[in-house]
Amino acid sequence: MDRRVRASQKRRRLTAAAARVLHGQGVERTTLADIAREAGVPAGNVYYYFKTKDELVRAALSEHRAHLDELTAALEESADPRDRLKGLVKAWVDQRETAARHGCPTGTLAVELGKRADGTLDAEAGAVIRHLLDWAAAQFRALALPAPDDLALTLVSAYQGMSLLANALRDPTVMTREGARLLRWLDALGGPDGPDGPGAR
Amino acid sequence: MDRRVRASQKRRRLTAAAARVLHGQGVERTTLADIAREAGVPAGNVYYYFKTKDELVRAALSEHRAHLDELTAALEESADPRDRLKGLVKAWVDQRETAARHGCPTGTLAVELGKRADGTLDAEAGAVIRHLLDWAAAQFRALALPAPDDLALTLVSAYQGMSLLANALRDPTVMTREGARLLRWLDALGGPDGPDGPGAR
Amino acid sequence: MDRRVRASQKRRRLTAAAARVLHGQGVERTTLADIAREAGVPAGNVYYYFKTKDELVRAALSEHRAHLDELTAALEESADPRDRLKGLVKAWVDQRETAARHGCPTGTLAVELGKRADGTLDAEAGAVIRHLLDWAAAQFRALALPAPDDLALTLVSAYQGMSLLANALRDPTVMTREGARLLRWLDALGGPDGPDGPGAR
Amino acid sequence: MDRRVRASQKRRRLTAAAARVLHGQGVERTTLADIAREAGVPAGNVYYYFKTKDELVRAALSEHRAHLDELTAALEESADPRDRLKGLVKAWVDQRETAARHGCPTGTLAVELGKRADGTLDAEAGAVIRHLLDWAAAQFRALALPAPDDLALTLVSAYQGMSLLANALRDPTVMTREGARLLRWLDALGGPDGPDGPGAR
DNA sequence: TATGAATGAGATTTCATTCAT
DNA sequence: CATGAATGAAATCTCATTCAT
Repeated sequence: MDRRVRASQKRRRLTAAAARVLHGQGVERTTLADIAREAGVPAGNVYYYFKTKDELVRAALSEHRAHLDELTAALEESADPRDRLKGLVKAWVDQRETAARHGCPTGTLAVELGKRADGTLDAEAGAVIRHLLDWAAAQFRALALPAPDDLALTLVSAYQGMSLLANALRDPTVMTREGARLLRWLDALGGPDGPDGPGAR
Repeated sequence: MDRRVRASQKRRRLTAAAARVLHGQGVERTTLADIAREAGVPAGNVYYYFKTKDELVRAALSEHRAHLDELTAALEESADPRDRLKGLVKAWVDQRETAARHGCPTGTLAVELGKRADGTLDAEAGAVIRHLLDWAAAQFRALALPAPDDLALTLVSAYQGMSLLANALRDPTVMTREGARLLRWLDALGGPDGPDGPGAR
Repeated sequence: MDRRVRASQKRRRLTAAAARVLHGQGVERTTLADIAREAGVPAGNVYYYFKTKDELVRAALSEHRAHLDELTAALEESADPRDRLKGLVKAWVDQRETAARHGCPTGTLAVELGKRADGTLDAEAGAVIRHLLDWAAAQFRALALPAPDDLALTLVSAYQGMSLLANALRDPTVMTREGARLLRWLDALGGPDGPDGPGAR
Repeated sequence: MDRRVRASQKRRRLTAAAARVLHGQGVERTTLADIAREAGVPAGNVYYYFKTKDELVRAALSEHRAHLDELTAALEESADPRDRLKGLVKAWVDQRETAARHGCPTGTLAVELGKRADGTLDAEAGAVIRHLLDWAAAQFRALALPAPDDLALTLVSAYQGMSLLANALRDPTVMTREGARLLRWLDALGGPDGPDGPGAR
């Protein structure tokens, strides 16, 4: 295995480690040494792959976005957009233990980055969330529902809200309860009662 | 005005400054000097009132809880619990600019504190959120709706979700759009279609 | 009770508290607040009785010297100087638990003060020890023993040594064992074997 | 000379500097900057080698113990245990100027560390002293004297006592006088009067 | 590339001492 | 006299980043 390959493996290990540790400990409480240790890379070496700590944060964000892309790609195996959306909700509920411990990786990262004075990285966290919004809107649009963007907003908003509460209350059942409601909502959408959002009526 | 009075004023000034600055910059990026400056107090003096930085965070949390109590007290001037809840949603929407800039004070604090290994303060952030849940549940119960706790969870979860998204996307209209939906939902709740709760159909 | 009396009581309380706390925690690890608390005096008030922390240390030293004077006065009720010296040793052994916990009050104070660059207070600690040396020498002289100053040095040195070891090893039996030896030595002194010091032959 | 070698040299320089400065100024009055300056190392760099100040204290203690081991190793060139013990006493007397200025390095360290509430490091100071006790006891045992542990206690105790007094009185002749007595005592031990040990009779 | 070592800026915290009433 | 409040200097410790090999 030549240098080039080993190097890109190390980069990948560092990226994955950054995603894990930053999710668990938050950006500000994570040191480069933490990430290096988790990746099994000597601390001084990190700078050959990432010039600054912020670049590691960026890499973690792209890792989360990649996970998201994998998930949506898998969901697209279903032909029915409604099934895709329900699959998304089920995937969220499956992650309930992680959510209760650390919240949504992207959402909590967005919160931390939003506190920065210089608005550099927070835009990138927002972009990952917008990516999810866009995907959800596309599904709602495929269902020929009105205001698909608003429906997407409602869905993703509910996800971020339930993740935050599960985390703040350290209670994974928050995910289960809200998840069940979202599934009912998705099933009812476009039915006789009109498309007014979750729990409409 | 004697020493005693001035002193407790200073304590209050510090608490208010802590709440403001911690909301704006986050816990980890805020130094004691930041809070002292905002309060107009010499840095060394802060420790006369708060023995550690964590105590300032605690004070900020209690400040947020006090704000919440003020708000709910004002809402209780309405006799109708439904109006109270709608008033709550309107208050959230009124704060849309702040939410877009910094998110929900308590929610973002909970996210940051949740990243700590030592789980002391995050419980207190969770308690403030639970306080809001309890108040909302009481209103739903007064409306004789079934599963008032779940309804409260849905409502507060929606608030945290829309605040997080408004903040991550730097877009206050998220608050407006989701707020409008929540108002329609509250109006419809317990309506002609039976008391099935949110997401019914 | 008039002000004057109350004031001097407070001064005495502070002095006693200083002696106690400085012995237990050492000079450098003791704050004025510690002493004020122990004395039941408000912190800001201490400065009316002692202008600096060093003056409190000085007061503690004089307290220890006063204790020493009380002890020697009591010992002088014995007519026989040898009994007086043996009484002194017995008093030391009686304090074995304190010695194991905190060492000799004056000795440990002298060690700490000896570390100061400016040789101000260490001389005063030395003076208390010299006072004990002088008293012991007087007893040896009264016994018509040769080189009473050396005998005193041996005795006091043994005391400081056994206190330090009892403290360092956290073992009060050091006091018991060495104390027993010193008693045998005092008994033997001036006997047929000559006055060559403790354990001579 | 490569990095690795220079680094361990620096560590050694820091350890030696810590031993020197802590002996001279005491633990509490010594700052990390003092030690860094003495070692010719930038202050921020100290933490690369020692994570806390306490670790520097620990290193200083091990340095003192190493000195002690060197000394006893040299003494063991004498075949006669009595000569070894007399050599020890002579070494102490040779250090009289240092003792008068700063006391025994290990003894004064033990005193300071004994004042701490948290009893972690003081045990290590005690261990160094116990190490000396053990060595001395082994010599007395080799001389077939009864109660060698008590004899060792007497000897080491005398050393700590005379060091403390020399320091407190700023008088190196204390070491000379007590040292001479100890030499006579060692010579007489186990002599014509029977093996009753120190204080016999 | 790789890596242990180095660095310095900055954060939290402590406390003797002084002030104002 | 009394006292809560105030202050600033200094100490420990952390860490992102850079250096030298």
